[in-house]
Amino acid sequence: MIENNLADLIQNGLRRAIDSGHLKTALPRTIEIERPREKSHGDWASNIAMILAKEARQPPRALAETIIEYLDKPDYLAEVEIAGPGFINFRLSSKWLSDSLTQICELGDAYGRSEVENPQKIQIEFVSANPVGPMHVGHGRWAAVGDSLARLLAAVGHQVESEFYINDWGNQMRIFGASVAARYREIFGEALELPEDGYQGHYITDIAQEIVDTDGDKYLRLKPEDQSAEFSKRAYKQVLEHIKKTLVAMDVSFDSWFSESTLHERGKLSESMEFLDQKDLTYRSEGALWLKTVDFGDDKDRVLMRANGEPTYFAADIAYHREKVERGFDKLINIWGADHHGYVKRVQAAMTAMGAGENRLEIIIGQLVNLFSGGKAVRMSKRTGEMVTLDELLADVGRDPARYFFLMRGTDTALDFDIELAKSQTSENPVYYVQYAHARICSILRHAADQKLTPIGKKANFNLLAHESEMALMRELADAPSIIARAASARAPHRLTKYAQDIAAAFHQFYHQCRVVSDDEDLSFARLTLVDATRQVIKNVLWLIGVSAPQKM
RNA sequence: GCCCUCGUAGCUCAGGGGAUAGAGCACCGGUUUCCUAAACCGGGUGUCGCAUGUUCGAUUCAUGCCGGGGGCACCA
Repeated sequence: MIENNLADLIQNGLRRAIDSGHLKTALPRTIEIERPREKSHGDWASNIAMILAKEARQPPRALAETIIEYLDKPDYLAEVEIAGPGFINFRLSSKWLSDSLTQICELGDAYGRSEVENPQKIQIEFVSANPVGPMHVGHGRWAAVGDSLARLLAAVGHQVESEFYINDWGNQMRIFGASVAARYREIFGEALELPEDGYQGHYITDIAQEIVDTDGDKYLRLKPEDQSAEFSKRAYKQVLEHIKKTLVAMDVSFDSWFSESTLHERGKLSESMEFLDQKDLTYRSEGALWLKTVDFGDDKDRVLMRANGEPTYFAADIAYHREKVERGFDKLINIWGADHHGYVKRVQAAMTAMGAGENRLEIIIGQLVNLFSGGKAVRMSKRTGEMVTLDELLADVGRDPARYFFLMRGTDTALDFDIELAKSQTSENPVYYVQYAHARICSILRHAADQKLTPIGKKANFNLLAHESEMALMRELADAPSIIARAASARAPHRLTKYAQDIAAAFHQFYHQCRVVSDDEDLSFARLTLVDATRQVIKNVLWLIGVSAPQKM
């Protein structure tokens, strides 16, 4: 990545300046290379002279001059200048731009990927929707964000595993089963008696009906408790299948599905509680077993085992996270909805209590999704009168717009999802804007093929690409590795949507100013290569977003 | 009350210790004998919520306040 090259360049220059005695300062550990906001300030800039000024006892501008004197002049640099209060501005040469074009052609689908300095084994857990009902729209956001983040982290060289945690144990499963049982009996004419906190949704009746359809009334003979037990198992499987189907529709896949029940079955809960007990981190009070989470930064201590002998969800989560650590991940990333943020401190406290290390667990709290249609909030589905499900949204707007829209905002901002906009096939809709650029390029390439021209890099003379819009497009394309790397380290896949739009804009501008296929064969080849490279980069970025790159629209 | 998060253009938002703070939409006007007009070009807006602090430099970091959203179970 170019930033690293520039940082090394300065580092080497500084070393020589220090060795020669012209500079009296310690060698800084890191050199910041930033992108100036103002284009006239060059492609990249360093503030190192201002940083070192105090220690070196020199005014920043003079110091910058000294540094520049000792700098190498690699061929990728066109110009180095001092500006403003002491910035060192770099302008890249056209050779650098054409080199990156060559690179795009050579690397193809791999262009934009990179290798982080310290590759980690990362597990990312997201969605983990409770298997007691259909996924709602918020789950869709975490599916889109989580899947994209997983792709992003892998693209910069981490070893990534995605996981869906299935809460298939405990009270909610009992209530779920009892709810289905109540609906089942209702179908056979009994009065409806939903359990306390029972599930209300219409899908419960659907599940009950399905049981009636396949097995008839044979469960009526069972006691209600046995019906509930039977149905919770059965209905849970059904719901989980449904969840999996919805995720497939979103093109989101998980490397592993982890069942909470297996923790209980394998004695993992008592194991972790014993572990914490041995470290003297638990105590009994009011009949319950508590974990001293306050000692690790929580607001109050938390219950592990209720007075009635039942473990809490928190206890299961501790066992689960302990299990994850045992599986050898360097980093655990959890994506949770904002409604779970109050839970963060205690889980982090538990991680510390278990000695898992300060930064082992990273919890991304995502704000909620609000549906809008034509400026009006949409809360309930017109069809069912209940919460709009993710399935309904996907059926309505389609996968590509859904994934793109879910990704458009940073996770810590609430997302207003405009259904009408997502459906509209106009320039207002960013997903179409980007896809249209890709389709348009494919069309140009088809046209060129008809003219017996094909974009083969070898024959292209990139020096011919000197138009301002060509340069701008090349600069945009050359940015991919650093944009992707920064998006990954900031856990900010939404930046990809902005980048995709930037490339598309640069391309559309170029298209209107430069004719690709013309009588000038050399120029045509050069431009076809540029256009093909643009196609490749858009495709790669859209892949990271999880959106298709259509050949025709 | 406590905790988290947001507050940037008319609207939706991006950005982020630096040099003149960006994009899309909306609004007005223009572009097609030519590779996709789902496109492009031109036109203008900001006390970056307020205050204090840290810094050579703060819209960005810290603290407080104000305002929006969310959360504060022996629920999951």
